[in-house]
Amino acid sequence: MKAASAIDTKEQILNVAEELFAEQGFAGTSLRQVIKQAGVNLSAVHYHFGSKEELFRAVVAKTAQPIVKKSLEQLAIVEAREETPNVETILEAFLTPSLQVFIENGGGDRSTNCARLMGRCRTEPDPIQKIADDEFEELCVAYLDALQRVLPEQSRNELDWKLDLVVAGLIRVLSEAGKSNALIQDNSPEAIQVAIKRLVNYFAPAMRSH
Amino acid sequence: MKAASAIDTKEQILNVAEELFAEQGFAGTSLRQVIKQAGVNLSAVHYHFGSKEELFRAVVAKTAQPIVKKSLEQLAIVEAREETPNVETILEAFLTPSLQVFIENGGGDRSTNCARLMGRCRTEPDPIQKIADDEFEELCVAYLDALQRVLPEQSRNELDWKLDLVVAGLIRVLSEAGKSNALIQDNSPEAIQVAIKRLVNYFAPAMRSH
DNA sequence: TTCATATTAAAACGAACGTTTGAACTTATT
DNA sequence: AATAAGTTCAAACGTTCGTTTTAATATGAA
Repeated sequence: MKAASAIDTKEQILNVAEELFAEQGFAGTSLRQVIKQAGVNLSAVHYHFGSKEELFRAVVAKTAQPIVKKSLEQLAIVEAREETPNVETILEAFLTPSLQVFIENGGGDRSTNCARLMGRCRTEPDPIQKIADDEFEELCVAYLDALQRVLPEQSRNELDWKLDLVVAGLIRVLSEAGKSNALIQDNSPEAIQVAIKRLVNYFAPAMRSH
Repeated sequence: MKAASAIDTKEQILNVAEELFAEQGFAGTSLRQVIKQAGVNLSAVHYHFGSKEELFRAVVAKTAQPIVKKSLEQLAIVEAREETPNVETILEAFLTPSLQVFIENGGGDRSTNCARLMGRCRTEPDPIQKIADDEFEELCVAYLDALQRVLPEQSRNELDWKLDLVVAGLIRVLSEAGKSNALIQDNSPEAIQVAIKRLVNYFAPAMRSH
């Protein structure tokens, strides 16, 4: 009973909403902006998603889940390969999927929006903030566990805020990509590899610090 | 011809606006929220500031300027004391004023709001973002110059995004202050001193990385 | 075809938005 | 006391907001 155009409508809304929420935030984006740019009817939003907040939740889930999935897979691969990987290896596993997605999205606005959206979630008031926190909680716990094994002399509390600053840096680097003096200037695979290396070298000694 | 209550009204608006803009962002905060919490008339906002955007500009200036001023003074002191200070010394000078202000504001919501407001400015769309960028540009240039002298083997571009990540980390640490697992748990001078030391130790090797 | 279901469409809802207006009130100076 | 400037106030402006309603259209199963 599902028309093909219904899928298109729903996906169109999701794509446009991702872009506008990232650029203007939750409160700064109106549903009328979304439906105008998506070329659909206003009622379609409530029909497919129920409310503005649930649309936002769907956008965050759509954006976060691929990254969370890949990051957990990367960690599993690393931990299967080596008994006790070092900090650099774990950080590389943590950062790579996000930058991979950056390339897959073409490196333009579509790519930076993904990061800007996450950055926004971390500053927006509840209940918006909690939406993203929930999506990433499993990921953070898994990597904190891994880091705990590599850096047993550090408390969980310490590792927690330190990894939080890695996330802040990652989001910032991706959000600023393309701007002058940014770490990422273009989306070539080579440039991304260099960026990963630089970020690993930046944050690995930071994670080890006391 | 200036009544005492006029000053109170203007300051009241500024204080409440700082709090609400920090918590809810520019678009998410209405002038009616502000005047209600400030206990003043709606027209007072336009009488004293002209528009919502100019009120935001005034709030950012009021928040940023003391920190910028102190940070530049700290850098001058450090550079007068030593011919070539090390990275740790420069970072300490960079971080200390922000954390000092944190104590001065009492360490509660009033303190975290200051940082949250800056964090918001960095994700908000133009022209909001540019308002804060302009306030901090002189500060960033001065510290980049200082870092350039200490780390001459690194390009300006490199130092630029690395210091940008320090700022992102500083804002994040202050924004999260008080939460469980945050670096800053209370606003005692001792706790702040420890936090500065931890942050310096975290970011100094990161700044030196390749 | 017929019927029920899924989807789209247009119009309207009340509420809240930033801003403007013009009168009332306060204050300092004559 | 009179005057003028500074400041506050209540009310209204037109617009936009998220959401709801009701009807029309398209689609798949019988």
